Amino acid sequence: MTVSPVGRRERKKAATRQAIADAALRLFLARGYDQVSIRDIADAADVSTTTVFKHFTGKEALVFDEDQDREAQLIAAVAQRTPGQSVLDALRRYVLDTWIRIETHPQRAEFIHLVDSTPELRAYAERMWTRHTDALAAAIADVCGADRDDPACTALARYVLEIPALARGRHDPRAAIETIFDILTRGWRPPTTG
Amino acid sequence: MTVSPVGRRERKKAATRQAIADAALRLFLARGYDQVSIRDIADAADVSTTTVFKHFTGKEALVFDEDQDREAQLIAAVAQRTPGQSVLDALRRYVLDTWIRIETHPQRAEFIHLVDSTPELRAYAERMWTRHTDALAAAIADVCGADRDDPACTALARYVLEIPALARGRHDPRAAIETIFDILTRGWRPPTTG
DNA sequence: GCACAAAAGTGCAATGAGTCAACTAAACTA
DNA sequence: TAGTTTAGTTGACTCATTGCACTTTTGTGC
Repeated sequence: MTVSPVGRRERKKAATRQAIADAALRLFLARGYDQVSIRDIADAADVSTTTVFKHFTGKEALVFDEDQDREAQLIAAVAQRTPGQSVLDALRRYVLDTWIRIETHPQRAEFIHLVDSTPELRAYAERMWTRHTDALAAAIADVCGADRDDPACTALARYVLEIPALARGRHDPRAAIETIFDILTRGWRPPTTG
Repeated sequence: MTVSPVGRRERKKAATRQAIADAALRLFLARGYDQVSIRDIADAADVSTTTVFKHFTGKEALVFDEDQDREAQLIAAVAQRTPGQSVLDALRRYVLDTWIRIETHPQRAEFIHLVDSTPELRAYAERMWTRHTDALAAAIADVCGADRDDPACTALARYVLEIPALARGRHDPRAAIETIFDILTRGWRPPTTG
């Protein structure tokens, strides 16, 4: 007989996880990623170091706690696009609407600086995206009736997932994203300098 | 008065480095990357573990010893392309002529298998390429008279450097590369299934 | 309410990568 | 030959990460 939709156990587990993630982010932002050890985080969250690894796969994962189900969203953006809309336009819309909104949120500024200034985290963040290459490629291929490992679909998937890394840190990320989607839509040509 | 173009000291240093790299590759191929410790390699090369780290920045770097001056080659391919040839065609030619030849060399088969079957090494190999994004982007921008951080040039550079990762492990890498360059040249379109 | 299984968390020891500082010895320089 | 680099050594150290045996808490069936 559970008091709430989820049992106390699961709530406590989630609370512990959250406490660890919060402590980690707080310490990372205060001191910098490299100056904080797992031990520090465990102490701050009042758990043992082994508990930290029961909740997170590694040190980098502590930084990217929230980002879940991106893969599902991406695939939905392709599969459930409005009729008549091209795959590329659907992806363009998704990236501009979802992605930009998150990354340019002023409260994220210091978080983004943390990631940008730590090579280890930058690499991890990129892998977080590109890890979904095959899934997104399969979704695109399904929509086109192509093989699930069709090279063109795989390339497009990878190139779209690469966009966050390419737009990061630009003064006008929105314009950069539009430019990149124009390349993917019409091909690359030397930028007009005038 | 040196007996040879370089002094004995430098030759010995190079020999030690080579001995370490050789021992590492031999052990990695024999037992697998994870089953070999730095200690094992140091012992096999008859040096101390600290000496290994004086020559190589980390464990992954032991695998990719040779690959140097790729950056210079890439930039040369763009800057010194035959007159009238577009930047994209020059890159296409370079990728097809140089990379393919290296990557499909039969003697490289077991090496490639080692890299492919070790996530850590796959990630490292990708970063080896994308690390040159800014340099290649600058070269492209120079040729076009654009800003060195022009988004379109940066995107093209990154997308070209991503090609090895996209073509890796395909039955027909050459066709995949052509397909990808077609995307970059003319834009992406749903692959024809017929 | 009680006994028992499952899961959360702890403590501890171990491995393995990578760093650091003080030292030795070979190799260059004058 | 004396003095200076510099490659390499030694050993101790930090830190992430894993495995194992153990305790505590929670959920479950009775």
